[in-house]
Amino acid sequence: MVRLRKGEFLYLLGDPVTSVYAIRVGTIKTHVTTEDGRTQVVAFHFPGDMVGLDSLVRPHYASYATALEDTKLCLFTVDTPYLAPAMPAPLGRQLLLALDGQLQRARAVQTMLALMTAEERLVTFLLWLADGFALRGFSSSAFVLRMSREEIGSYIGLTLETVSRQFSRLAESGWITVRHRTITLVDKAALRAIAARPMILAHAPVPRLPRSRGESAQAED
Amino acid sequence: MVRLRKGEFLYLLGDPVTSVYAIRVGTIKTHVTTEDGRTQVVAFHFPGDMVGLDSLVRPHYASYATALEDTKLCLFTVDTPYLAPAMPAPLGRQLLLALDGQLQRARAVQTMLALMTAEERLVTFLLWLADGFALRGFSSSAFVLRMSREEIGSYIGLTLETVSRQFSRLAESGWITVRHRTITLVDKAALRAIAARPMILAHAPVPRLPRSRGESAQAED
DNA sequence: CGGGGAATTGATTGAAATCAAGATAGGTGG
DNA sequence: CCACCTATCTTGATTTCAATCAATTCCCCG
Repeated sequence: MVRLRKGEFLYLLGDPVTSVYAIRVGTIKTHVTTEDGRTQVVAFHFPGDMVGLDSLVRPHYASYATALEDTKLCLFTVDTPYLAPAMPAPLGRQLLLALDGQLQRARAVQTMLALMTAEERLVTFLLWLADGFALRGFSSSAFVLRMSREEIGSYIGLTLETVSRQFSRLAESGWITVRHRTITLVDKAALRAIAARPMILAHAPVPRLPRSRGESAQAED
Repeated sequence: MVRLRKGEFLYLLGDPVTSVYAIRVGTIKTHVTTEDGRTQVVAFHFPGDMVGLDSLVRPHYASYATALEDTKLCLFTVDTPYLAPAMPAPLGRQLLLALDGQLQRARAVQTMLALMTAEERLVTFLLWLADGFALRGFSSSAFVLRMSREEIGSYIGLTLETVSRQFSRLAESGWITVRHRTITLVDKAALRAIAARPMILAHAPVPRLPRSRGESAQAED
């Protein structure tokens, strides 16, 4: 069991990987830093999430992990130095699933950053949070942000001022209410409409495109 | 063995996952489409790369895969419907490694999109390509792009016009030469300086930050 | 209750998107 | 084999969205 206070590091980039963690209570951000001192939040992790998985197959952590609030974690020691030859199959499967989940999320962020406006990004972020809270049995329409405007901005590729402005505009439009870090999603339907860009996560409705199919080429010539 | 001609699909988003592929010759892009018709290139895949891995633990493909040129692939049929209970351990480890590689790359793209200017993004992209060619034993300083300006732009979050302009500016500066899709990296040192933002990939030099460490908090209170 | 980091809001700048022509090349059919 | 034709790419003019610079204001914490 590991306890961290707000602002403390769970691990540093470059540290030898000794364990993975599961969050019991609290919130963790994983982040990297550029030479010129700017920070990029790579992911936020909430209770139930695993932290450090993305570094499990490598000798050194690929990011920093910092507590956004007082946090308790379960520690899983990795005895086999960075996941040596064998591994129990069921565990392997769980690992695979978790890793896949992180990949899908990273790709969703990738599309968000490449295609969306500031407003769409913030709305998407809020809906992701809401979905996460819903999964954990909390209210998905009223919650308290554990991260600062700056950290949100870092995650979704905006400055803190732009994040703040977008919050204000969404509130003016009546879609949400904002009081500091306390957020209420008033009209989730409207929000979903704003962010209506199919995320790759979806088991999507297979929009068939005009071009020819690969499957048909499978037969040898 | 699967053969695809330029523009043909290997699989579509939403298709049931039946196999994964290894590229023998050619290039594949995986991509998603937004409701308003815009396309986002998620990844480029070159000879030796696996395609479809990111969908292996799910029942349906999470993206489209399209050949950028005539392409041959080895097919690995997934008999166990989407990776059921068990799996030979060594294979599992390979899978884990490959998946981890994709995650690291996705995160690198994520930071690129969030923090970099147009010029830095294009240079970073070119250096990634160069590194990839070097790994495969090809020239890392002169190569032919298999993808259009539009596809590059989609991948790195820019319009095709901006990509074109940045190519021109880099050429004017003398760092590269451009003739259509034939690119020469003239001054790789200068290019690396431009793109000098530590990617999370690196086994980085562990810059210790001021705050307290988590490790010390590991002891129970 | 006071101090200080966090957030809001405003004014201005700037980088990339968008709109709009042309130029180049590669593929195709005569 | 050549010439057209259409994709792709380049370049230019203008607009726009978000970044930057700059004060206040608001709470949260001590």
